[in-house]
Amino acid sequence: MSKQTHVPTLLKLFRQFGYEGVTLSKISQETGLGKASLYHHFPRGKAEMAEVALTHVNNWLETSILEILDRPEPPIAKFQSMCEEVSKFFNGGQNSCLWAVLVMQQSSDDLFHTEIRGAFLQWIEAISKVLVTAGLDEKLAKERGEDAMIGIQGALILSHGLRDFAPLQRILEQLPQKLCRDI
Amino acid sequence: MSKQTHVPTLLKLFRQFGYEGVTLSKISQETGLGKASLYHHFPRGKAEMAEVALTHVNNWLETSILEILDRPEPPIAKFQSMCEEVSKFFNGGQNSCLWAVLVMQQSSDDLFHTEIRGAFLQWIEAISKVLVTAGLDEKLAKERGEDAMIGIQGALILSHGLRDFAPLQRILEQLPQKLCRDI
DNA sequence: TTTTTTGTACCGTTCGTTCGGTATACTGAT
DNA sequence: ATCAGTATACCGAACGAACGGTACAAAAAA
Repeated sequence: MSKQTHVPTLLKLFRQFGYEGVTLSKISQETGLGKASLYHHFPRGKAEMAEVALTHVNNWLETSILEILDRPEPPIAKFQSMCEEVSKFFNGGQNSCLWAVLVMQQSSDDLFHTEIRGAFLQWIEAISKVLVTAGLDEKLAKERGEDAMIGIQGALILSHGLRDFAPLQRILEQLPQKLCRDI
Repeated sequence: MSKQTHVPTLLKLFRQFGYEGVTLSKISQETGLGKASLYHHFPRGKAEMAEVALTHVNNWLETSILEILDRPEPPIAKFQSMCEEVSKFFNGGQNSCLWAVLVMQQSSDDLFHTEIRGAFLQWIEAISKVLVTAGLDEKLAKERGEDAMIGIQGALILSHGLRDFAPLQRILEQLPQKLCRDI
């Protein structure tokens, strides 16, 4: 079994239970690997396992989202594809966001925060760039990039809180139009 | 020392570290009470301490937010007061939201989820009611109530992620106008 | 054979929790 | 005023269980 094989399992666990909530027993059980095997693949232990999960998400951002936003298509089409990809990634709202989960807890790890901050900034910048290219004012474009992040993150939390995924779906449906208004 | 004395400390701890991240040692240290004393005030242990913190937040919602939204003032004034109260409660973005923290982790406790769901619904309903009274369509009003929740929650996460509280402040400044548009 | 992967047993630490008990203050009966 | 009785607040010490992590040799794969 390759190391990469178990990354989705790690991601699932960490975003479901948070860093402190995940135990090696759960990981062992969920992956089917003994502790020794886990430490063979991830010598630095639990922290490394979380880092790998986080890196996996950041890779998804770069290879899926940023790639979409860089396509030679009209802005509205890019944003629609982006929202579809987001909906797929979060399983329609059933999955929570690893960034949000890790960012919420002040568990001393600055490594997480640096990576997460970078990811947010990258995503915002990519959206902003699309809008600026389409003729929008720079400051307004950045605000709309932030609004997109806020909408997605907020809708994920509200959907979880209400146990009803309609809010996320509505936000994702409305987002492309909202981003492109006045251009 | 009364039981109520330590509720703010509990709230601070649980929203900073999450349920699993809080240890009785931390609570003992932060409250100045020995572990055994904690069990005098909260016989059901850690779970009860978290419940008390959650109840405290829900009381804040009812006595501060819902009270504001029930005042005999124009909608825009109510929403402005509400946003000021929210900003104060979250210390300009430095505090995170206990609802979000607890809702993120699927830690089996349905008691939390029921209370949190109720709180979200109450808040949304209160905003919606203000807008309907002002003449807005019922469905649209409910959507705007949801949008308010989404904006606040999302901005809290983004602000934490970026380590920059400007997004929350901007959202709170724009929210009253956004809620009242077209009425 | 050599290298990679795993099972088993174990380490020290910390977890949430409980036990037994002390100190103080307020009660009501004497 | 005195004194047993009760209630409240608190704490040191310890519990079993689970934590994250390690040592090492057997097993599997190359």
